[in-house]
Amino acid sequence: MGTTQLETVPEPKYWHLKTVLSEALDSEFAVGEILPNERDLAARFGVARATLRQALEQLELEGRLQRRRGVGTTVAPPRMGVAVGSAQGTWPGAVGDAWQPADCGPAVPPADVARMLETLPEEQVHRVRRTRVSHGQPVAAELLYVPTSSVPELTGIDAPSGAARARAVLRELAGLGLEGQDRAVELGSARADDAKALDRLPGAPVLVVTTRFFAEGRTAAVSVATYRADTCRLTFGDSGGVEIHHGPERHAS
Amino acid sequence: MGTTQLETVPEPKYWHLKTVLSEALDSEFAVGEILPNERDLAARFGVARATLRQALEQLELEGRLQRRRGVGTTVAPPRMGVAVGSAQGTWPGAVGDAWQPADCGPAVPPADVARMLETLPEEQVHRVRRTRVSHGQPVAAELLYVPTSSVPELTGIDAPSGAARARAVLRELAGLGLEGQDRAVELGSARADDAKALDRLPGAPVLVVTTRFFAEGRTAAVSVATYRADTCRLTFGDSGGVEIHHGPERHAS
DNA sequence: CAGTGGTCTAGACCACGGT
DNA sequence: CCGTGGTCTAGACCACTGA
Repeated sequence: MGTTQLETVPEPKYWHLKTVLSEALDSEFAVGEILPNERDLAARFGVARATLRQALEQLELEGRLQRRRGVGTTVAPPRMGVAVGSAQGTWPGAVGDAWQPADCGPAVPPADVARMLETLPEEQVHRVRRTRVSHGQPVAAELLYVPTSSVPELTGIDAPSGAARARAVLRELAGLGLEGQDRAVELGSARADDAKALDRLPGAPVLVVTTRFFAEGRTAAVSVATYRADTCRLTFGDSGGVEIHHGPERHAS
Repeated sequence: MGTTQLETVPEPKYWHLKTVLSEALDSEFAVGEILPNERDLAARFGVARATLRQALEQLELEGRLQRRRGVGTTVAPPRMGVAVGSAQGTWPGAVGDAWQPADCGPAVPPADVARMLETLPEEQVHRVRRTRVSHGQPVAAELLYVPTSSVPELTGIDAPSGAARARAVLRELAGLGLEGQDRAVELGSARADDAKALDRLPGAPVLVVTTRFFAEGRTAAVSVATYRADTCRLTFGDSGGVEIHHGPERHAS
């Protein structure tokens, strides 16, 4: 008998399904359109719902879909480019930096941040909370850790709380001469509080951008910013700030 | 002290499980140590294997675990920092840039790359494949697209194949005056070929770094590099190249 | 070969958003 | 209230690794 056409196709069902759906999204759906619900889709493709969900998860990870509990699954717009490294460094809070200070209070930084700041393990620092909105959507939440030694003028004053205090810390910081900065990007998952700020479920994939600010020969502040990985493409303009339009194509399938 | 008591605690099991495991990893396990298998772990925690796996997946995404089919689950070392933006830009292939040219041949670039290169939709360009190894492990696979117009000297010559040809293209490129570059980072999932090069399964999370190289007033080349998201922390040294040691702590839970 | 993680199924119930 | 996606279960089989 003829051997069957398919010589060894141990391609997982969910993988094949993802490809099929991806092509359908390109050709048959418009941005914002809602897909059939998961139960219907699974039945239509003859697979269990869990398998269908595995494919949808991948597509959501790649920024092609957006799923919201109680609502449905919609076709996501192309990722928005968010500038994160404006040429030479500037202090956070510089004019027009797209961040909105939300809060500020004392806190003990995580151990890795404390190491960068060279503070003692249990030492408190100022922690400024900020959020970033782009195209009407929250895209990032930031925790900025500022040792009290970096903003000495603030130590004794009566402390306005909330956003006012946050602005005061940023203003103090801007007085220092910024000597350089250092950035790292890695994959993480949203903590419960970040998730809420980003309008996502806890555990959602995020791009964590850690920035060290150097002044007076030491690390004057550390920023840990978590960006929604599904909707954001981080841009680092090492040259003139050329704006690029990306199409719906994907870099990795 | 406050009222922050449980107003409702429908915390998912897998989320709680992840927290418990995460703490256990910090205190009771050494890097490289193998965990009990999934069936045992699930039984020990009194959950279904699928639920246990959901927790493990998160931990793997955060770079705390490494799972290999047929082998087992091991405790991963802290993510390694890989430099991806060495101060001022240099052409790919500059001395000591940690990349190893593997192959080169003609190819039609994806539509978004073609747009950046301003080539015609079906126009062929040189495609150089390179891989990057760090600490004895493959960490990234790159596709570098170079329009024929950027390396005119190469058009007529007899073409050595493979790595030799790749090196020839890079050498030609280095002759141009680099005017700047532009970088973007986003989350993706590994294509089948990238997955093989990175020793991962297809669909594994990757950080996709797209770099545009400008010369002679236009985009002379585009690089699309996919880094293993589980093992890598991308560093962008905007200031002097200070080396940072990160501990096992995580930025996002 | 035995043991591991990877895939898949067919159900069930829950939390949430809108009506 | 209903319909949605999110969580969870208890199985089954497959693909791969290493002894």
